[in-house]
Amino acid sequence: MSLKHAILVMLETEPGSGYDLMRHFRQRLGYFWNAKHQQVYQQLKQLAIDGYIEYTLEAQADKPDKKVYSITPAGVEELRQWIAAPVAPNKINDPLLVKLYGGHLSDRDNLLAELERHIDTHRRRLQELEAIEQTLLSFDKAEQEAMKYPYITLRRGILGERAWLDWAAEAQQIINK
Amino acid sequence: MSLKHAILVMLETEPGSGYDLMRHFRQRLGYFWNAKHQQVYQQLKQLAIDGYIEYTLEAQADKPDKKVYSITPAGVEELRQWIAAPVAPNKINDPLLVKLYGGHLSDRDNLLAELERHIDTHRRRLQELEAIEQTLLSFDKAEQEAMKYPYITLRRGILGERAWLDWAAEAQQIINK
DNA sequence: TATGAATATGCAAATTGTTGCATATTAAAT
DNA sequence: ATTTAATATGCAACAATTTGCATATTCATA
Repeated sequence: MSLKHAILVMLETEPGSGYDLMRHFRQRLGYFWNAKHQQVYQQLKQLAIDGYIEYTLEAQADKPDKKVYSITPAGVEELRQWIAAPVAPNKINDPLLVKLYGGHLSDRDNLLAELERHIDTHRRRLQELEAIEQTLLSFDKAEQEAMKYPYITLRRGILGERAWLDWAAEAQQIINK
Repeated sequence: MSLKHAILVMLETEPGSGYDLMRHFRQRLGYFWNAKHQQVYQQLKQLAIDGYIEYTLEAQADKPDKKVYSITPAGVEELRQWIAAPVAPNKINDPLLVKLYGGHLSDRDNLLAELERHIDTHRRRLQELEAIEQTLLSFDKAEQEAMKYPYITLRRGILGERAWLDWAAEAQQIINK
């Protein structure tokens, strides 16, 4: 289970609320981590019980109150150890490919429409990631050095999305052929 | 839940046992579907109860007996409907990227060693997929046409692995820099 | 002035997936 | 002769994830 560590690694960068973390997952880290808000709030609760994080309540003038979590030294140590240990390669379960594998049971137009919907999503995603990259590249040397590791993961997102789109174009051609 | 449909789509191509399906997942479809044997056997049981598949017991001279499952008309219909309905884009949770995101908490050698391990896995995977592709390309026109949709998913595997390796090479450079 | 979107958090139930344990046969290797 | 690998299936407990429900505020829009 690494939702726990995904949360810790984000809080290690910067304290934040469950809602902040969710925004991060949705808007920035979606290409490598996804979770529902219920799961995030549950984990935050548990991580606080385990002493890996702690929180302060913050009243806000214009918005509902929020719990701002930050990582504890015990949390940093836990994270450090997890990062040092080997991890199994990422498990992939992709329903779209299951569908395409059985494409002969559907009709061409349906498959192409479905593919088109997915292409839209991935195109938007790629644009977002490239925009983030442009921002990072506008930073000065010191800031870029500080963002080195997140940048590596961002590149994975970008190369991954481009490869996905290249494949989708191939897939369209084969289906139409 | 699409493990159910991943199993149905395989049985629609060809009847097989739980063990056969597992071999498929491990050796051929690992780039788009993964499952443990316990889960596969459970699902097979449930799918049989639901009437989507049925089985015959086959005694084998040299090996333990096996249950050979095949899809029923109800199963094909269920699969057809599932394929026709839109599906949400694939959810990605990649622990390796979580690790790299927090790379500043580890040391360079550890990160590079970890990356090397993953590169080995992906390289092997790519070679296997390219070998399968060569086999498919040696088939005659009619057979290739019949394998059109599985071939599209195979291409996803190949392009995906190549992109992964390209990224890994970039990552090594950035870490070493 | 209602309606929806964004912010903010959470419980409970159900489903899905993993881990640990268990068994039995045959072929090949040591 | 014994061990290991491959074949073949399964239960039970536990962990992780999803779905459904629930609440409350503020801002912008219709």
